[in-house]
Amino acid sequence: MVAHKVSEKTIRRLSHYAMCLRRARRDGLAVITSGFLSHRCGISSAAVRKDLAAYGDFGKQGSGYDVEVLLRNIEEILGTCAPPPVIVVGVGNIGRALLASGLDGTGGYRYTAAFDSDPAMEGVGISGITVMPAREIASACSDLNDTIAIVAVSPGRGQEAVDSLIRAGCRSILSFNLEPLEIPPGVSLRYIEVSTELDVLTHSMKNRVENA
Amino acid sequence: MVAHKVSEKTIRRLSHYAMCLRRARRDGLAVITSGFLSHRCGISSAAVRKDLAAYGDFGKQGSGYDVEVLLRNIEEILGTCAPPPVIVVGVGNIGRALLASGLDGTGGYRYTAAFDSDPAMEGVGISGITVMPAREIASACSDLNDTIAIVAVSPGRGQEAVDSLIRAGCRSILSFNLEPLEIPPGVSLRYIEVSTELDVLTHSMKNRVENA
DNA sequence: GCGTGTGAACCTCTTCACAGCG
DNA sequence: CGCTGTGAAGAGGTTCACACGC
Repeated sequence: MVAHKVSEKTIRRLSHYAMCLRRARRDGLAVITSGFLSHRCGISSAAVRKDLAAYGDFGKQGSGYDVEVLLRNIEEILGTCAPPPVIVVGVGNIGRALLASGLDGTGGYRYTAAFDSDPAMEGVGISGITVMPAREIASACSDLNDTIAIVAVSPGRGQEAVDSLIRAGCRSILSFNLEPLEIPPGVSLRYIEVSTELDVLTHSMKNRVENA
Repeated sequence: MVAHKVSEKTIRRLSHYAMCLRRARRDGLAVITSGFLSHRCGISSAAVRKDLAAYGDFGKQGSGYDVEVLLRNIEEILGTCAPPPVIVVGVGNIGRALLASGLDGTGGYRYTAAFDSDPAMEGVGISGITVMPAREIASACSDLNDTIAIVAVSPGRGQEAVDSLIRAGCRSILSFNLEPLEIPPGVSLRYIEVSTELDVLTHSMKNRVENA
């Protein structure tokens, strides 16, 4: 296994392959082909082979990929063989729903703590997690450096939440807040933007006559 | 305004520009530059100008773009000047949270109905929306063809939810379910995949030494 | 024969650099 | 002088086509 330069697009696809492989394993398949994976993930089979070959020769010509071996290798590449803990910052509607839904079927992630700046939320339990005051983030988490924080605070409060997370040593953030957030180099930040997805859908809806 | 072929990436960015412009308008700005937009959206100013120039000459050289005019034009391009109604299918943790959070600050979208196949949910009210039985989707929505459906049903139930939506005439779907879904041509489908975002964050966390 | 691995062609998107206009 | 609009150059990603191994 070599540590190549690889694009985020590829990483994203590897994540999808991993999902398909887990499902294939559940279904009792021992071997899988690039064609099967490509169909399930909605991309070309050549792309699948390129993605996988970039990290080593995992496949057997004529038959395909061993499900177990390939999954283990992909998890090794992604680092999800030892998934980092996930904390939730902001226990409003979305934060509560995330905690309550859990992270089953996602390759082993687990929520380990939840925080909110509202004193009224303090001590509330959701799916076995007890909400703690936001100011205790640094002291309550053993290794924020290796923790993913999901931010879902009130509108307009995103930046201060992110700032305090970063001060506490957190380097990986997934924001459900709409606001664009500023982060220093070395920190990874991703957004879940329902409203942008709606805009994309609206656009293709209004332009459907020409497209399809 | 010309209807060019334009990539989804551009549409996605236009959505971000629209957000920035609404905020700029709220802040009382009348004019905005590509440099300002680019900084806020985290991309190069040349890209901003390319995106905008693809649809017409909205800018004034030497000063920038009129906030009001540009926003109106972008909303015209996206079709969000008349945002389609949004329905929620599946009123579990996520569905409830979406309904309860509302769609304020997203450019005018509104939830108009919610459905669930669980009889126990029938009649429950969330933020002014009363949950209806899933089988009534077709009869309860006046124009599903111009409606966006957010699917957030139980794991494994995504495909049947999508199938019945499509049978009922729906053409735009945003899925919070993890499963890969099959759709016929002419239907737009997008995913919100928290687990893939976590994988991407995990990967960059584990490979941080080499990257930054 | 079947499916992988891979160089080459192809295509798309981004960045650069600058002309042109207010 | 500042900022837009834009051709040209560059980078990155995808598809194609085929050789190789099972």
